[in-house]
Amino acid sequence: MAVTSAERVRAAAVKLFAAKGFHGTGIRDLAQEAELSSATLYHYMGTKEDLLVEIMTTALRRLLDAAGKATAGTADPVARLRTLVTLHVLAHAVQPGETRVVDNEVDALSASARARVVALRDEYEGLWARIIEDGVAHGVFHTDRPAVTRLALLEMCSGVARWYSPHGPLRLEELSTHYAELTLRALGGPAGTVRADEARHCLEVVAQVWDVPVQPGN
Amino acid sequence: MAVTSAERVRAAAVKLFAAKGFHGTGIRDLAQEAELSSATLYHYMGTKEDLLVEIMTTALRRLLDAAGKATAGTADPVARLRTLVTLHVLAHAVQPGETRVVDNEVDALSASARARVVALRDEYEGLWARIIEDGVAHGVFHTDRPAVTRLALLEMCSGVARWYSPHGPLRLEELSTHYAELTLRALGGPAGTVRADEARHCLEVVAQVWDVPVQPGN
Amino acid sequence: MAVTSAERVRAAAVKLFAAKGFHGTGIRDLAQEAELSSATLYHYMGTKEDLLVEIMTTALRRLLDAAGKATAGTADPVARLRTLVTLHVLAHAVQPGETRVVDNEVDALSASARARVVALRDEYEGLWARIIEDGVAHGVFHTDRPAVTRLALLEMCSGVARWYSPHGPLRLEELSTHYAELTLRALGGPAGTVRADEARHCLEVVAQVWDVPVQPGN
Amino acid sequence: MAVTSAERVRAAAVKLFAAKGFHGTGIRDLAQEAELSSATLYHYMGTKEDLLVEIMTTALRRLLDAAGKATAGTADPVARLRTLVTLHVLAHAVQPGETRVVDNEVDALSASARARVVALRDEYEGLWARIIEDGVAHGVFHTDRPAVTRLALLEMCSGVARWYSPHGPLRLEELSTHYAELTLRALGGPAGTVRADEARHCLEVVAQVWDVPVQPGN
DNA sequence: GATGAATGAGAATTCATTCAT
DNA sequence: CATGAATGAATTCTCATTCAT
Repeated sequence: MAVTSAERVRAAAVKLFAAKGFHGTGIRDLAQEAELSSATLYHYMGTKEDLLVEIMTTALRRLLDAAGKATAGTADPVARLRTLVTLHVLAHAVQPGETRVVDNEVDALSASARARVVALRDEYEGLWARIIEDGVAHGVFHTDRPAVTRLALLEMCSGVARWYSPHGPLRLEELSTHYAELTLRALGGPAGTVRADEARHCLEVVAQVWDVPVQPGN
Repeated sequence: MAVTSAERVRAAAVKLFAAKGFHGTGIRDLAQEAELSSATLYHYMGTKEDLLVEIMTTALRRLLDAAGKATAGTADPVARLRTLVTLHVLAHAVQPGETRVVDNEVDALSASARARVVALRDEYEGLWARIIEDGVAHGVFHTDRPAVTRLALLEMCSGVARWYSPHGPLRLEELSTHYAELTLRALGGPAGTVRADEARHCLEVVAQVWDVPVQPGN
Repeated sequence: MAVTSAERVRAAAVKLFAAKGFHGTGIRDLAQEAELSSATLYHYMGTKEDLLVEIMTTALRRLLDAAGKATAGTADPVARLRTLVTLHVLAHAVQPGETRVVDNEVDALSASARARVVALRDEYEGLWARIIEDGVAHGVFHTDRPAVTRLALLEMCSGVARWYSPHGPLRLEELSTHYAELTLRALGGPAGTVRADEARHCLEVVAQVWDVPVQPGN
Repeated sequence: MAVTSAERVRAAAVKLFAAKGFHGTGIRDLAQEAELSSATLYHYMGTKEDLLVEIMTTALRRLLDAAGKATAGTADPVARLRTLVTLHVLAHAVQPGETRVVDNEVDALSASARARVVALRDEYEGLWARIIEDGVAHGVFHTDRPAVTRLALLEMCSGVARWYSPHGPLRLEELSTHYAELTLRALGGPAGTVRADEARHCLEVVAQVWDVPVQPGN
């Protein structure tokens, strides 16, 4: 139950890298946030960049893992996309720190680390690409530029991490439902088919993969 | 016609702030990129932050200016939104440096500068808000969360600056047309109404406001 | 018979101080070399400097001890010098670590420790001085600057620790015999008188004082 | 005539690296010795290691240069060796800082820098090797281990930098003459042939190559 | 006897910025 | 207009050492 120092270091890094950027965050800032001396920090991390890499790869692996779990057993492209969007939005809403770091700090990585991170990101985006192409092939999505559409929708959904607050009036289920609806419309898919239980299912997956309690009412 | 040193400094800052972030860019990087000594830089700028503020406010003022010029004389909410999206996408495609800096470096600003920049950004987003609400009021757009939808669409359209390349196969008109279509669909508006001449008109406005030559074929 | 942790610490220090210098060797390097945690090191040593002082004083005491043992019972200055050189060269060849530390790291000592170490070194060099002066007085050595000659010969003989390898083609007896011959020549002494049994005798002394097995064939 | 900051940095480094070793000398020590701030130091150097490399390579190039100049025009192996020893000893006596750094800090270099420095050192030692072998071939030197003898003599002569002081009673010419005599004796060469004008000639070469005034009486 | 955790001090190096020339 | 020289403050990271367990 106790929060270990290692966890505090990681949490501090996620928070500050998300808020001020990798280069905008100093070792002293991390130490202060983690309530450790800056020398002690180095018991729990390699370099500052190692910490960034760990955060990014973990976040992307979780996203991949969660996406796999959430869509498992669903074949219908429409349902699969709804699930993917829902999961993506919920992950970004519940874990805005991690996801913002992934989305914004790729440029801060050294070449070799960037290659590894980008490979993971490409793998994740591949899930989107396949489902969209599937839907187009099945005639349920309509877009003459699937790749452009995919990028547009991904940016749209990731943006949630920049503004959503659990303390605002919008509940997580409403949020994710809304984005699923927007996405289906943009793809010319069957709108109005979004179902609340999909949000709940994805929320459970998020809670499990990120090991975070998710309040039922939220 | 010759490029002045002051312009070189600004161009260097836009390029590097966009590529590596404000905190990731050093004065010496700027000097090297501008082909000046770091001391000479200070003939053409105040502090590093002043340079950032100038870039951001200029970019936002241009966006506001261009949006005003492009939508002038149009009353129909659907046409106005199409124009706004088209302009936004074209600006982000043609000036990805400026726009990425605006979108990503707000956190690097000091409190007072941030307030000024955010005010400008809010003013710009207000244009979107008003048009969307207008369209909803007129029954041409359908969304039960106009504010959320606005944020989603803005993120989607701004994302263009992260990936679009004029050297790729996608021409600027196709790009902006595609995004206009996506936006109208997402809003439940009358899809299929996007017209090519709107793209051309917005492109002219962009060329004029940013004082940039835009190749007709692109 | 098992190697104790204390011995491993000392051996690690000798090896690393010799190879990388006192200031170039970190506590963590020592710990790794000794296969102990850095905290555990401190069960077997005082400060890092204490360790250095211990190594240096032990090495010098052994050299003094060995020199005394090897020359005991010999009165002839020529034979005494041959023995001293032989012993010195063998000690530096067999224990290059210790001797390099003594020769190179005096500057790393604090003032008080340096005084103690230098006193021991002076005592040892006094042995050389007395024998050389003795030989000059007896008319068997010829040099008009005995002190300079002594320094020159000491440096020459100590240099062995910098390059001799037991894995090379040169056997210990050949090595020490060669240096004894060089020394006698430089002193204008009776060359060609070096005898192999002196080398064997000194080798036994070295083996005993340093408690090291010395392969007979080497 | 004025001493530039760059020269002060170099002189400080030579002095402190020689006195306390590379790892024992901090950037702050250098700054204090050079009477500059530690940040200003970096106007005149790359890294601390770059400074070390520059000192070592310059010193070795000068030694090579001086050896070439001093022995030019002399064919007799005995005279050539006398000259080489004289030059070596004088260089070590007049420039003890540089030469001690070269002799003691090779281990502080990174692998690639070490390779370059060692190559220069090997080139210089090659001069000694060739002359000794020459003399042996001509029957004027007698040693059955020329390589070992060369190492022994080099160490002997380099040792001068560790103890010689121009403020002591020993004049430079006496010093170098003495070492030349020792060397010839050790090699079984024609002793008693050392001439004072060789010392003066070498002193001039040293004064020229190192651009240092050498007091005639010293 | 052994060690993970912890740290204040210090390491080398870079920072944005100023100023005399 | 331009810049080499200069620097105090800050950077990331390592140091030798201690101590509770």
